[in-house]
Amino acid sequence: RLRTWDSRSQVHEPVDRNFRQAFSELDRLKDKLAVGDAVIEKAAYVYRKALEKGLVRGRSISALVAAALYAACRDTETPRTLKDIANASNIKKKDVARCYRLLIRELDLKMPVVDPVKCVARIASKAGLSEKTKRKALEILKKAEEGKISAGKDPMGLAAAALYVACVMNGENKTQKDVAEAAGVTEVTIRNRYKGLKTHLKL
Amino acid sequence: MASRYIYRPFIKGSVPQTKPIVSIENVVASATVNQTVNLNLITQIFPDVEYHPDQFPGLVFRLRSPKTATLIFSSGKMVCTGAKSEKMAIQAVKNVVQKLKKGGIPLENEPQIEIQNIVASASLGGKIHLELAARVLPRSMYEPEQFPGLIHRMLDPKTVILLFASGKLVCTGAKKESEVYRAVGNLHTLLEEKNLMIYEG
DNA sequence: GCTTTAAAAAGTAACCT
DNA sequence: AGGTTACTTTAAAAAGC
Repeated sequence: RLRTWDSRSQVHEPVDRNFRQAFSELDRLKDKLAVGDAVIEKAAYVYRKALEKGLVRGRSISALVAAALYAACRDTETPRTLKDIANASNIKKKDVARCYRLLIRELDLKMPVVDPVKCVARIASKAGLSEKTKRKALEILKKAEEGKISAGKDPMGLAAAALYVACVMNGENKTQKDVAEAAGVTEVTIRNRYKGLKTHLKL
Repeated sequence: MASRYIYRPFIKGSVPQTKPIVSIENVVASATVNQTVNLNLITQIFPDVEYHPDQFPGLVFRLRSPKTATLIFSSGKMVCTGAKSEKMAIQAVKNVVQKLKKGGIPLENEPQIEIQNIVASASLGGKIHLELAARVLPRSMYEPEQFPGLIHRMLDPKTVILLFASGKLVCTGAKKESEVYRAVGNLHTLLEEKNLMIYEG
């Protein structure tokens, strides 16, 4: 009887405390990242699964909460980058990424690949680009994706390059630096993706 | 002409068109001389070794041929990395033990050696549709924002393969060279069967 | 979990001319 | 712009924090 009581107080109760702490952290991140309730609910679901599988033992609760939130964003196609989650949670991007891959592996989660098309709107609004340029970038991305030049490339870099090319075509005065800064990639990456687009689309 | 008509059209897409080219890039072996070793004494006799016990308990003993780096621990256990084949890894450990003996380190036993991991690179005959592969290959992950290759965990032989859009790959986790060839062959066949390879030119 | 070793793949990044 | 170097990912062992 004492044994049964022990197993409840020392195992189940701390699990509840762990989840309460995780959920309050999720609430904090919810405001910082401005994500909806549905995303938070999914993140909480993923975190609970991780807890049940014992993936939290020996690991940082904060890092796993951040990773669960990133997984929820990916699953719902909510455009939040690893950098966004890392900055909001004060956890190294490398650690969030490592925990995210652990969740995918251990919980057998299947995530859709990040779509460059979804990156366009975010970059465009941050850089203050026109609707026409955004449309043109989407056309460019469409052709690029079908031409298989996107495999293995960072979706943000692809979207940034497409937007830069669209700016040039529409005569919108934005430098590579402006677009690179808004996308969180370097000018060198935009240049490299641009080379591929130029060759493939014979621009 | 009849035989050609029968074979070629049906072989396409169902049987590997080319044979993968495999290169063993790194072999990791562990060993033990079954006795303790005085690492400070080795440092005195071999000035080129690296030993920073506050940073890492192992002493780094580099060989120019076979080009390897062997970590030596005071327990007499070692880890040899950098060899290009199982044989070379074994030879490297024996060379290290021989050098220690000639340098005056009292070693009584021959080293017991075990291959722990083999890293290989390979090239399949064509490009890969990674995004599709990520969806149809079990135990695979493709995160282009984090790494350009698709990470696939094969069950038999138990290995991990990093597959790139170019059709080149890295296979790691095997303990025998034969497992590397089997893993690459398995993956090549799987990619062919699921039409995930793109042969051009 | 971290520390150290080696090596490949392809992409991105940082720093210098 | 370009070139270099360096870091991301994978596996595995060693002894100890």
